[in-house]
Amino acid sequence: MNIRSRSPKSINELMQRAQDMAGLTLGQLASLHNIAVPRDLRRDKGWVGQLIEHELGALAGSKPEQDFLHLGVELKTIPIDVNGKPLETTYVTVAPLVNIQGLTWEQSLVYHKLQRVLWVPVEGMRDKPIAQRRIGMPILWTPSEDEFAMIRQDWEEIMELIALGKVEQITARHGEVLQLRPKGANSRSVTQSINNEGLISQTNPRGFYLKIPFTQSILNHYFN
DNA sequence: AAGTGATCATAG
DNA sequence: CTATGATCACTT
Repeated sequence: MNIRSRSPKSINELMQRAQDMAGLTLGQLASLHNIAVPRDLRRDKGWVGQLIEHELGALAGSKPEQDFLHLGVELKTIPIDVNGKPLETTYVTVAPLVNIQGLTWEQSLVYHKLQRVLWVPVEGMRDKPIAQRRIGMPILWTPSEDEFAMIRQDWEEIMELIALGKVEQITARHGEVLQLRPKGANSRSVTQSINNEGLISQTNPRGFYLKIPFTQSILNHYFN
């Protein structure tokens, strides 16, 4: 670990590093870290996120916590097209499917992770070689009251259905800004859930994702 | 073209 | 398996 890859000690230091990184291509950044650039992301879907994490000094590990716990910041790279529009939904966290009685919004992982998010836009057009894709200006975002209210409403509706044993009936169409979708190795992955009789059963793991129009509005707000 | 459901790599 | 990092790829 060199000096630049140590964890930043303040929000200002983190933002400075993120801003200094803006304008570079993924190829240039990978070169600085002596990391090889994959031809495509089919088998390296988390490659861009990992690279940015290294550069900004995010704490390693797969804990269900914010990337910069000491700063209260979650890092999210977001693929955008030539117009700055997000190309993909944004994964937030896994959804709890059992032992959720009494779980409140304020206690949820979604609420905690979205307290403060450092968005790092990165070109994600599939026809552009990964090494040539450029990193954009970072955006430090904290949801407004209205934004949190929208996310909370979706979260509560989805969690209610899960608690009622209706997880199998939930599709990505539920929720205005936050949706529930599969999140696992494949459709055969299983985890515990509640069935329609209120008993423990098995289902495909799910995760919460922010829909594109919502993240697009966040980016537009800062770019305008 | 947009949106939903499926999938990939890795660490513990 | 769970959780991290997400994008792929098929359907509508």
